[in-house]
Amino acid sequence: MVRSPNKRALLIAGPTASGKSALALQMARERSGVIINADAIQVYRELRILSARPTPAEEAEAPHKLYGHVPGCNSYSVARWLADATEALEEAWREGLLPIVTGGTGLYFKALEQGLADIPPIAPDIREKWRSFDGDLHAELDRRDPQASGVLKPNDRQRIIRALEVVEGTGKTLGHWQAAASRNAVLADASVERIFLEVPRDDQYARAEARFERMMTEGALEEVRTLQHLDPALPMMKAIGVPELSAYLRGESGLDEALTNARTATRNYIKRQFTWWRGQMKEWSMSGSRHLS
RNA sequence: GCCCAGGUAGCUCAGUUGGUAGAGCAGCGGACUGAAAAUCCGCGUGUCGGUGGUUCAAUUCCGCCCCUGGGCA
Repeated sequence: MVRSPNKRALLIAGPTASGKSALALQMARERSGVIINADAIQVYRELRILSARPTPAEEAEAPHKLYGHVPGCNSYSVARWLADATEALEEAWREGLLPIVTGGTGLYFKALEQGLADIPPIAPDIREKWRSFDGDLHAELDRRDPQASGVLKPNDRQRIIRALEVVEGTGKTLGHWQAAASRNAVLADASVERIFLEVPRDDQYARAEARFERMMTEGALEEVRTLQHLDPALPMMKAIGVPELSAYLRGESGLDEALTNARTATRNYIKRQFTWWRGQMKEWSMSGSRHLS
């Protein structure tokens, strides 16, 4: 693959609270870059504190893209992010700026580097239909897409519904679409520099818990209070801390219990991020990983 | 001091009509293509509070002791 010299990008990833945003900002100043968000929750407008989005002051120090640009009543997705990120990348290249993609969402980085299957959009009511289906979803999938039903675990509702909506909506199976070469790997012909911020597990947990305490003093509870009218099934409402603090606000748990649960959810998330990078992003550990003390 | 209820996995607890025990959570490992901060899968030896006794066999039955709740003094 020929790499075009004018298509360059810096990718900064790492578990939550590892210091990605600060490093990205520093890099943006030093190398005249534009920061592009790769975090699935920082895209939501109403969740500034709990998602640890850069502050207005930080955003003023360098151009930031894809932060808080989605209203929380909407569902975002990898596909939409990939489209938005592609646009931001191309704009940066056009303007001669270095795109610095940073965030903790592994799937977004994978889509960026390896592309995504080119599946046509599916009418929302098809997904809605399967979501409210009260029969055996796995059996339904087995009837329509035996290959997928063989791979997916019977309890993996979310993926089973996706597989079902794809066969029904496109007439072809998920496997069919995924087998076709994806042509949207934006970084395929760019020269890419990768940095994975890595901190020992226990330190990482401690940093994240300390940051959560800080969020609480900065008004996280008030932020969650303003969201209470929204459907709890919305992706934004699944952000770490939102379900836990909402339970407290509804009087379903004590504050201490809510805080403990949120801290636990943070640790669980960090663990999953490590697993993702170990299993899915093998090229990363071989190139440019940076270990902070 | 007396009465009652408990003391079992890191935590909350279940259980064994006597044959050395199992769930949830935590933790650890794993998967991952339009909800991904999501979703899902796998991993359970711990003086069953201590100590004596009965028994082929006690975490389980009996005695004593210790600890924690609650009640009565």
